[in-house]
Amino acid sequence: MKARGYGQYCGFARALEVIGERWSMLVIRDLLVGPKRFTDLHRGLPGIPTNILTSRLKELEEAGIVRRRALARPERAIVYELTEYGAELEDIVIGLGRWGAKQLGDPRPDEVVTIDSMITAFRTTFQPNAAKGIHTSFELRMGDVVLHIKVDDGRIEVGAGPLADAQLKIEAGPAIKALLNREMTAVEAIKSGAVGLTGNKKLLGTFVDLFKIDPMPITKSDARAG
Amino acid sequence: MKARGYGQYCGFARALEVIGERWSMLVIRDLLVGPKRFTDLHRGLPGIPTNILTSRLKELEEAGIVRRRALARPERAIVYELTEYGAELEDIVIGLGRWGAKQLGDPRPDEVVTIDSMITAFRTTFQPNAAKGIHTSFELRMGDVVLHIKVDDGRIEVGAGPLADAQLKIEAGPAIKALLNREMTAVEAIKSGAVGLTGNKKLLGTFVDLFKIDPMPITKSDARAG
DNA sequence: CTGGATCCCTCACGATACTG
DNA sequence: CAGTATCGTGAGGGATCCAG
Repeated sequence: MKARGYGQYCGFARALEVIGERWSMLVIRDLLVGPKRFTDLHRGLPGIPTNILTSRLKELEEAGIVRRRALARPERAIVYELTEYGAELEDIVIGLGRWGAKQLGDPRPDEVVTIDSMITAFRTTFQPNAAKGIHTSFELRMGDVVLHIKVDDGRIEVGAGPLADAQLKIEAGPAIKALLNREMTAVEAIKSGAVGLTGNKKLLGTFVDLFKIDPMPITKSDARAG
Repeated sequence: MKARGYGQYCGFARALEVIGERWSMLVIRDLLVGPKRFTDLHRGLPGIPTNILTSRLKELEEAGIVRRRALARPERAIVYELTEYGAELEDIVIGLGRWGAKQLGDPRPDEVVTIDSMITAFRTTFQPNAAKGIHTSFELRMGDVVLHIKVDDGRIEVGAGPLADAQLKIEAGPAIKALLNREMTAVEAIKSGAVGLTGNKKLLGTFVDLFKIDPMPITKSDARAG
């Protein structure tokens, strides 16, 4: 259970020793959405072996990042949740997600979309400035992943599951990414049928304004010093 | 050279696939300080095998994070530097370093201090608000690591090497951490001889104000719901 | 059914030596 | 200086099994 160290007395290196192991930060990403049981985590992390998940949870617990809590009687179960210290990683996860989204191409054949990754994605790409004075709500469906978004004057709440009285319900596939990174406009998406809408269709423009994936910066060509 | 994936179509997962491998983020940390040659990187990453460093650099280059550049003639050599996209990780590295520093205990027996990790550490712990209107400069020596800091009204520049006309020169061991996390006051440090000073000794108080490691948050005891 | 523990196999990593 | 080559080890992957 010994975390391999980097041999450096350095806060950054220490951080990597604790959360830099494979899968660790994905566990944290999912726990940032909310407390979860072992099985929920296992479902949300496609391909992680149970022994690895056990190891990671134990390491994170020993490092004071995750707390293991036994639920009360009706449904006696064990949930894992972030400690205060673990929850401080939220900005890091958001920032890394925003950075990584810029290089998102098309989904690879074997890649899936999980509910927690989508919730994180919308928190990540949210543009608070564009939400000033906006009060509305959305429901999104991508395959069998369903989530809802409530916008409340510069703040949002993103959660799992449907929202019956959402002002606009959006059903989309990969087109959702094309909207967020401005490869496709709201009008084009509607005309092409890439997204299906129910409710106040004009709100799709608002939706697009609220979430954005920034473009990859231009890598200046090599300064081939002669 | 295939990076193992996580099987999720998610910006955050994609980020981890590219920079989540062992050693990758430490390479980035050192390159954030400035372009470096292979040998410099190797020296700054104690224990990394050369083939692993080669692999990491190649992966980072293919991902558009690092650029390999051949220097001009006088000293024909190859340097590695961050692309614009790679440099965008600065805030992430700073944030993770700040987070990890909170759990820094005493140095382990085999841990070393490198120049780039120290430069990053001071950038990480810098408190811009405390530097308003301050104009001064420091030189720090910890063992054979020497760096300098110039403070210029809310901004700093941290660099490697000595600074002849620094207003205060500080020589210290692990006491430097005790100062940053407020385990020790400037007065105590001077009286106990934990730090050696040359120059305007009163500036040690200013120095302590400028850099800070925040405390670990209190983990609230289990809410043992009955 | 949840919440893991145990097994085996593979490949990435680590140490060392060597080359253009 | 800037890497390649070789080889051993141990963490990760995958399946199965077990206790409450």
